[in-house]
Formats: sequence, structure tokens, C-alpha cells
Amino acid sequence: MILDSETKAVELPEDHGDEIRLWLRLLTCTTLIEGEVRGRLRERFDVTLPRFDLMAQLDKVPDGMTLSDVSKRMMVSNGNVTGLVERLVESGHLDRRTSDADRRVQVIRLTKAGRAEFRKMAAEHELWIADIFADLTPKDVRELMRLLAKTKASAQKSAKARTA
Amino acid sequence: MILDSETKAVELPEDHGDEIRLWLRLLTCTTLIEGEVRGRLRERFDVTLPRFDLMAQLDKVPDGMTLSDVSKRMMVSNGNVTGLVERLVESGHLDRRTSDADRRVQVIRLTKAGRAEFRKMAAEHELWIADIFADLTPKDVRELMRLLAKTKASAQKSAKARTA
DNA sequence: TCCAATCATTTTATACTTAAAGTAATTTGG
DNA sequence: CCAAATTACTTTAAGTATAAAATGATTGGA
Repeated sequence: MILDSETKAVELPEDHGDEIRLWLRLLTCTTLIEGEVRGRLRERFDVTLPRFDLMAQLDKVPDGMTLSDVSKRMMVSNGNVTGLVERLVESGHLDRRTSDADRRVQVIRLTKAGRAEFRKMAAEHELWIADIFADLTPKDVRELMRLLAKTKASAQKSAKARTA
Repeated sequence: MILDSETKAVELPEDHGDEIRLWLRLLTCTTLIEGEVRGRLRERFDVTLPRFDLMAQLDKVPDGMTLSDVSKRMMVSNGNVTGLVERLVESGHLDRRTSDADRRVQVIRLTKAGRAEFRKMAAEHELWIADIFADLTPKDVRELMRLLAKTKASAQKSAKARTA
């Protein structure tokens, strides 16, 4: 605790340059990789990243999920999902129906064609990611996983503290 | 090298699950923090993250920079910068003038008011970031910096190989 | 029962983003 | 010097994204 001449707690402006630089580097890395993936998806499959991401969520479940589920998992707004789903239904990748139990709820699923298309894309996508991270050793990967988990927890705690 | 019965090279489908998980975690972390920063900027200063980022670029230089410079540094498209600058000039944060030496070039600078406003935002922003990363030890931060630098280099190499 | 609160989704308004095509200015090779 | 290439920026079209308000459905408590 730093005290001033009158023995009261004082807020000395601390230097947070390291954290700022870390955040910028994290952002740069993500932007770089995201741009690369986006470009390859467009080039190879003429599909956008948000559509791919949405299909990836749905591929994990056989019986579909609600728009809210998708919205939470993708960490995007509801309205965003509405539009995305609209276009994917239009293009035949998704199937959408109103829940019998609760007519507020829309359940969306991959169509057969949509799933097949996604599996093709996902297989290549996996190779791209492997290539992008190719210079990291298995130890690097483990260590990054650990540190990012810690970062995520710290960020969530901070976010929670603000909202509370 | 893996060979099949006819002694030709074969591509066995390797498992890249670790890399995929790493990428998803990286993305999750960034999205989480970005959302948090975006929310706070809007709440406290009614400003968007892209505008803040653009002003941050300009704050680093006294005499302004060209739109292309900004575009490269922010890793976004030219057209994107055109629109952002338009709105920031409109709101009085930015000053824009055509270069005397080359009439294709637009040089943009923070106005006095714009710089003052940015400094206020930046000071708080720094505290938010510090808080978001608060649970990381200095050693964690150093290690993350190192691993992200390695990741960035690896990704750039992969991107370059594709374009080449 | 019924109505107020809640919930899931959609709509609206605004802003951001990209890729690609277009415009205008400058540079360069013949 | 001049046409072709390049450069800097803008425009366009489509899509992605948010916050906030609106709509419609469900639920829980008086």
C-alpha cells in the first residue's frame, strides 16, 4: 500500500503498458488468423466465416438447437443470428421449425446437404488451422491453452464485476 | 514418411484437434475481451471500438498519417477507413487535408478536441485492460507475449505460403 | 383465473466490414 | 514526352454486427 505524506491511501498512476501490449498482440494474432481463414473459406467454398461458424455449432448436435443457444455459443446478438439463419435457410443449408412445446422457440438443424457441405469444409479448415499453428510445439500449444484459459477466467471475472 | 502397400506416399488423416481447440480458445478470449471493451466504451464515452482504435493510431503521431497507413496499421480495408474517417471528421475529432505533394493522398490528424477526448478515453481504457488481465502474473504476461509472437510469426508464414 | 413478468425471437436504426469495381493522380519505361 | 502501370482513395453491393424497441408466447403468483 502506498501512502502519502498525510498517511492516506493514494492512487499512483500505475503503468499497465505490458497488459495493453498483450491485449494488442492477442488482437493482432486473432485478426490475422481470422482474416486468413475468412479468405480461404471464400476462395475455396464461397462461404463466409459467420456462416461456417454457425454450421459448426449445429454440426455438433444431431437434433438442432434454438436460436438463443446459437446466439450464446457464438457470443453474438440475437438479431445477428436471426439474419444469419435466414440466409442459411434460404441457401438450403439449414432447416428451421417452430417448437411444438413452445411456440416462441425456433429449432434449427443442418439439412442433409448442409451437413455434407459443412463436413467437406471442416476437413479442409482443420488442415488450414494446423498449418497456421504449425511452428508451435505441442508444449507451446499446451502452454497457450493454459494461459488463455486463465485469461478467459480473468476477463469473465472482470466483466461480471462490472455488470454486478 | 508413411508409405502404403505400393510404396507411394499416403496422407494419413492426422488429428489436429489440439490446434482447433487452441484456435477456438484464442477466438473466444478475444471476442470476450473485445465485447467487454466495446461495451465500456459505449457506456462511458458513447464511442465505438473502431473509432477508438483509429484515434489510437493517430494519437501516436503528431503530424497525422495517410488513410493507407491507417488501413495497414489497423489491418482493415481501405473502404472501411474512408467511412470511419468521414464520421470522425463529421464529429470534429479528426482533421483531414489533401497532401500538397501528392493530391491522391489524404492526411488525417486528431484535432485538439479529438486528442483531448482520446486521452481521457485511453486513460480509462488502460485501467479496464489492466483489470481484465488482473489475474495473470507478470510471468504469465511475459509467457503469453512470447507464445503469441511465435503464433503470429507462424500464421504469417502460412499466409505468405498461400499467397505465393 | 388472470395479469404482470419473463422469455424467445424479430425488427429497426445505425454502424462496421469486406471484396471488387471505379476514379483520379502520379510514376515509369520506351 | 506519353501511354501504361501503379497508387491512393472512394464507391458499391452484400453481408455482419450491435443495442434497443417491439412482438408474441409462456409462466408464476395473487
